[in-house]
Amino acid sequence: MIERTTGGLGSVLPRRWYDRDSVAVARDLLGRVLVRSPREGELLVVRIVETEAYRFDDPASHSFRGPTPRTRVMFGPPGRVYVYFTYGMHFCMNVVTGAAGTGCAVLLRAAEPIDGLDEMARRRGTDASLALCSGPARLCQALGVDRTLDGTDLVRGDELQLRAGRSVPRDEIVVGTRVGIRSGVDRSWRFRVRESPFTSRARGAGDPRPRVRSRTR
DNA sequence: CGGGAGATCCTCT
DNA sequence: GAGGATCTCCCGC
Repeated sequence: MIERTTGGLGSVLPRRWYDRDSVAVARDLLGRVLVRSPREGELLVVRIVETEAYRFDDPASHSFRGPTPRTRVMFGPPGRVYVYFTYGMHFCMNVVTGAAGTGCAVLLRAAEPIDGLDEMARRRGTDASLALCSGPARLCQALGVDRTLDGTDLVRGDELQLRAGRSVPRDEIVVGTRVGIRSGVDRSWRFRVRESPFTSRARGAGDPRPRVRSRTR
């Protein structure tokens, strides 16, 4: 159970904050703070620096063809986490947005590690801070997020919290197309903090990031 | 530093 | 049975 009084990170964002279009929430998620306690006495804190919006009327979205067992949470109420498993080994996490039943969510693609870096490094198998959370699957691995957290409520915040942090002004946000999809490539629903070196390496998108070599210890 | 392949298994058709 | 909202290693230049 995470304390309700984690200081300096702002308050826990309320349910209504999530009850908006996923594109608006994706933009607003930048600069917000994710707090995770994978076990007693362990606190992991990151600042979100890259997101992508997905919608029901969007061929790239898992919700495009209607609800399935996997996407059940995506069609539930806003403010919960939709976690999916992919490529046989990776987890990725989304924040569910909009009214229940609409199937909209925001993929968390990258974050800046703030606290608990040693634990994140251990989970990731690398010491390089730039490589800890700079990708959707990396972020989940660093925070110890897997499918057992699918459906977790960010507002109640027992295992995972989203706190206000400090929102990022529009002129510090770079908008672009989404990564790793075959359809819906025309929609510019990817958002990242311009000055942050902690964003993901967007393959083939002309978006060079600092190269980080993972080093296991 | 960039490109490509392999890993690995769940999900839906 | 095919392919995936990815990552890492290894190769070549």
